Amino acid sequence: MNVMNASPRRKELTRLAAQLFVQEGFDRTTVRMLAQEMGIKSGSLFHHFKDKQEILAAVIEEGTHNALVIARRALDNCDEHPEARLRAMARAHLETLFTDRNAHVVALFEWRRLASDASAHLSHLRDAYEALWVQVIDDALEAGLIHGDCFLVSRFILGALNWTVRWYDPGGPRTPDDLADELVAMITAR
Amino acid sequence: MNVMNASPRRKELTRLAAQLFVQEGFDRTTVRMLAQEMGIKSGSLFHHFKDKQEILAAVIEEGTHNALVIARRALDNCDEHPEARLRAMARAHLETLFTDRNAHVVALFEWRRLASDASAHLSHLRDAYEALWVQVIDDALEAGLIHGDCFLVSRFILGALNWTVRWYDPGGPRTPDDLADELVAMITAR
DNA sequence: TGGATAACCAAGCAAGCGCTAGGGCGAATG
DNA sequence: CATTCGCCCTAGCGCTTGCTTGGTTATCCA
Repeated sequence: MNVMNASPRRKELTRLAAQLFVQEGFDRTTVRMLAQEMGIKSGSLFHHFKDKQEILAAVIEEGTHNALVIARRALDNCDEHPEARLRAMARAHLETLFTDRNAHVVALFEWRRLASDASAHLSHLRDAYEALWVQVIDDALEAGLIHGDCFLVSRFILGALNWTVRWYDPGGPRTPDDLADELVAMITAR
Repeated sequence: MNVMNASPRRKELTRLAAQLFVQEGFDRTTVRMLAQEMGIKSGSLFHHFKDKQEILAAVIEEGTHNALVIARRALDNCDEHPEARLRAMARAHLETLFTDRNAHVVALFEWRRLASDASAHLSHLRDAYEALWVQVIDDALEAGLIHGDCFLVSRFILGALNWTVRWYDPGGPRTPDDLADELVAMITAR
């Protein structure tokens, strides 16, 4: 499954690529910019990655994988109250967006740039992550904590969370956890 | 204020450009693709627009302007109940995203690609649009319809709405109005 | 000690990019 | 009737792009 990030060197390069992709966007990031950031020449890049697409695929796999792992850990480490679990998921989501700020952002905002074969190969990771959300939201609905259609609710919540990337200032007074808590409070207020 | 889209021909070209920008993204859309879609040669494009940046600016101005006009009209045509006004804004927002599906989407998702001078020139339009939202949300907060911080609530709502572009299928069973109503119901449920 | 291997570089190619120069042509205008 | 004007074309320039080729090291293990 995870053939992609074998060597530690490649993993480090993937991390740097993620950073640049967030700053500039995938299309505007040239292989020469990537190489310079990595301290090598542009040709050397293709010793580690078959082409530019594969760099993107590696970053997105990393980002989605991280999000999945962190969300699972968050669910394991919280009690069974539907509201606590909802809050844990929201916090975990923002944690992957802002503390390890890069790979998951790329996964969310540059998914369209994936070639269709890579997209097909990675979609199961994304599906597994979204399945976590669906389950947590289903429980919250059943407990009467929130109201509406599960599919729509999950899309709305993820939309609100993902869009934070566009406006949130990590230097400001609010922490990512504050945001998560406020969102959960907003949709569970009675 | 609106020096940008003078001639009707240019307005039509702007409409076509918006369509391509949504499909492909600004960076991946070449001037040759734009020209072909418009039925002219690539060189002829620069009779209407100074450069590619100006096409983007024209599209974004169009999209933001439309959103502002439609939102104002929606507010004029609904009663004064805070919930009705909230629903009207959400419906108007999705209307500009999905019925005239292009220019506003570009304004939201390609704003970063604007050169700083164009961005500065257009930001007042965006600010005016967001001011409408802030006012409507403030009223809803005061009426006790929703709870939380006005700034955060508006960001969350707009995030949830904007993200629909990524998953909503216009061919499906739900109308954009359905989405808007469900979102409002979700955050006002007691 | 010798051969494989991983990591890199120098040089550059073919294709595509945004954009320009200079001219043609029919409709509107004086 | 002459001139302007809006709209378009042909041709191509200069540059950047992703990527390739062929070769050089340093490291590691048999």
